[in-house]
Amino acid sequence: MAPKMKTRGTTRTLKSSNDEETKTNVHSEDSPLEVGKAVRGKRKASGSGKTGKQESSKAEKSPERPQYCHWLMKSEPESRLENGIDVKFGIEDLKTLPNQTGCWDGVRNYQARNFMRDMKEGQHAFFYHSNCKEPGIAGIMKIVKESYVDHTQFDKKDVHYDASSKADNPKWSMVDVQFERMLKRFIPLSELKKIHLQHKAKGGSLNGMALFTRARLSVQPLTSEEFEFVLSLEDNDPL
DNA sequence: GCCAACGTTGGC
DNA sequence: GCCAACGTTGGC
Repeated sequence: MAPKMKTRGTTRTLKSSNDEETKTNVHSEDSPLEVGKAVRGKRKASGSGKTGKQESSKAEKSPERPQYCHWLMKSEPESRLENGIDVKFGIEDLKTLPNQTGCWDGVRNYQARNFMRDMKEGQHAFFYHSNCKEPGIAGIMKIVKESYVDHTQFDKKDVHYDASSKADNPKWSMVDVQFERMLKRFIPLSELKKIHLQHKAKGGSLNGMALFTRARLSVQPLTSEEFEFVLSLEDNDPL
């Protein structure tokens, strides 16, 4: 999800200074390369930004995560009720916010959250429309505030309220994103999938794209090569 | 609306 | 720590 929105699921969270999860489980935080699983979650962005704080800190526990500098974030552009609340948040909704900026709250999946924690100010992310008539990449946004605590985890009225998260050790984080531009044309999932299959067979940039290898992850990294390749599609005719 | 894929929970 | 049951994501 994206900004203010809620999306279905995912969760993201932030953390900051605190802890990271110490748990051992699998889920968690960590892993540098993340292996696998996916996440869900989407998010939403809500309005602005000023609020947050940043977190930072703690150590990052897992030392070496590969560093990515391009991202893809999913959100649902069509109305859907979750606990009676509409989680719709498409790119047009982001444009509408003050300064065209919102916080990507609601991510409730550790892997997705960890990727948000890796995001740096100034990096770019694709705004992906999910769970809708025409899934695909609609536009580009910029990370304008690095990860800080997602306040919605403490809000009982919020769809993504998390009773297990304590104020002194918040589980979930979010970032602020600002609309940058629409793609010159919408790049549908179906087209990306065809290319991915070709590249998988014969080699090519989209060979291992997370959108297909980790389909349920709502916040995912792209290599620079993947990002540039997708961007190049804007100038081509639809497949 | 279906359902495959996969993350999470919780008993043991 | 294993793993079955359950819940969620999200394409179709």
